[in-house]
Amino acid sequence: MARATAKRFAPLRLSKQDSLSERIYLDLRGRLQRCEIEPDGRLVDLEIANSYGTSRMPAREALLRLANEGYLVGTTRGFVTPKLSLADIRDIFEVRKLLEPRAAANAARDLTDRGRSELSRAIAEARAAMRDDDVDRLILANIAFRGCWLGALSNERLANTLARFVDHVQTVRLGTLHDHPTRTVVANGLESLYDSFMRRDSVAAHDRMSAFMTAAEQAFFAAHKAEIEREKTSRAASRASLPQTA
Amino acid sequence: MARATAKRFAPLRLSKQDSLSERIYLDLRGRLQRCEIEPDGRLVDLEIANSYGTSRMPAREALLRLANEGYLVGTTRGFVTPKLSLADIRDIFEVRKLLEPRAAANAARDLTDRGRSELSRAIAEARAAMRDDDVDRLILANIAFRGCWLGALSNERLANTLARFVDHVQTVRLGTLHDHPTRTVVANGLESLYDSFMRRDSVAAHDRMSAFMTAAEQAFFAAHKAEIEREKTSRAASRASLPQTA
DNA sequence: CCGCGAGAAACCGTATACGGTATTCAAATC
DNA sequence: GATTTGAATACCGTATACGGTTTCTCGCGG
Repeated sequence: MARATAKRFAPLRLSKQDSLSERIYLDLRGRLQRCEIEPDGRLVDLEIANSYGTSRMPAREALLRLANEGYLVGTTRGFVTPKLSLADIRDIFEVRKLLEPRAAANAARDLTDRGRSELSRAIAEARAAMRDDDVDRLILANIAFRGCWLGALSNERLANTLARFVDHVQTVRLGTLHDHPTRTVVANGLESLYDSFMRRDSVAAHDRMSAFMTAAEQAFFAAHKAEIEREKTSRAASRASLPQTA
Repeated sequence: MARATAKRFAPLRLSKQDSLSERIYLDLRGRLQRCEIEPDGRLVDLEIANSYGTSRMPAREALLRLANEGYLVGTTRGFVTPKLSLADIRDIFEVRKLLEPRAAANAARDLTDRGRSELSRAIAEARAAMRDDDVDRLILANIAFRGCWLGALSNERLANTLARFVDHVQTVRLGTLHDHPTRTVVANGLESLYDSFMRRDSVAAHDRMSAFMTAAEQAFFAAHKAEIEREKTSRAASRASLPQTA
């Protein structure tokens, strides 16, 4: 967007030093992306401000921005992570299925050599994480892989829009990398995409991303179904162990 | 997004009365959508605050939100409308072409009877505006038509994302409804979409929206090309009339 | 006339304070 | 024990003030 700035006035924060609210925003967003925010936790602007050593206003601005972008939901008692329903997830995947195959095809075209070596590092991290069954490491590798190919897109609007949608699903622990079968789906998806990116094969990237979207969505709903079954079993066991009261 | 609110705390502004910053945001966004903001004008938070009779902070929040959503660009001297390059326009249309045909197909499925009668009112307005060559009226009719079918989508994320992209193009005067050939393209597009919506024909809606995207993009670039030619002619004439100086 | 420098003005970003609303907690009542 | 009521508390939204950075204006010198 810096291109669109009027010539007479500098864009805000032309210098390297971002504003406090921008820095808080980026930091909190990163923590949300890495699932470092407790799902039931509340982010209160005064607490955030204290933890960053600032006044309330920049913290509030950052939180409001995250809320406007769908990362958080404002309540009368702080900001919380959104609880996505199945319909929400379906809606998100609907948009991703429209955008992501084309974006992957563009990335196979737009990736530079430097981007490709970053991609190689990220896939190596993902492989190691899978080998070691290290969920946190896989989350980071996945974020890096995705940031790399999305960052290569010449269409920044497409990249930013897509990144947002992907982030929204990732904040849900169930059905994402915290779920074992999903990890396999993702690892396989990364490998096949990596191959097409390295070969600059846009058609393959498109088709493989399409397939990955379908597999990822199905993995999510399978995990949800399994969770429902587990809750039913747990509830039945819990009923059996309740003390008999009048 | 209200569905995603934690049950224990009320969502912010549960009451009908939105916050000041929300109201300023909505009002300014509407004015941007209707091209009521001077393209070279600056929106300064203190002036906005004074015109709405509030303090600076809610005005600032509204402006920041509009900037984060791409409607405005912040500078060291107020907020300005973005000057979109041809590449920007191309990027925007790339995303629209991915989303809008599917969205139109969904709308043909999701529109209610009430939605359809609103659509009828909007198309009647558009027809009258074309007959009277009334640009402002056509802008309003176009906004109403679009708001109607987008508002019908069950996938709000898709609707909101798309609305944003459409808005961004509309703020550019050239190549939009201020351009005569583009008006014809838009009017024809509305008519064909209206037909498929009323018949609940999702396949037709999809295909007609696809065609409309292509026609709209081409109209934009044609208008831009004509503008460049006009500027060349004007510059040549201007050179011929300059007084001869050493 | 043009360029440069200094000072003033215009903004933005942030800090602090205040008030309103929703939630929580404690005490009283049934 | 359960429910209700009122007060206290915890937040959010906004108002006001302050300081830093950028831009503008004016005067001076070449």
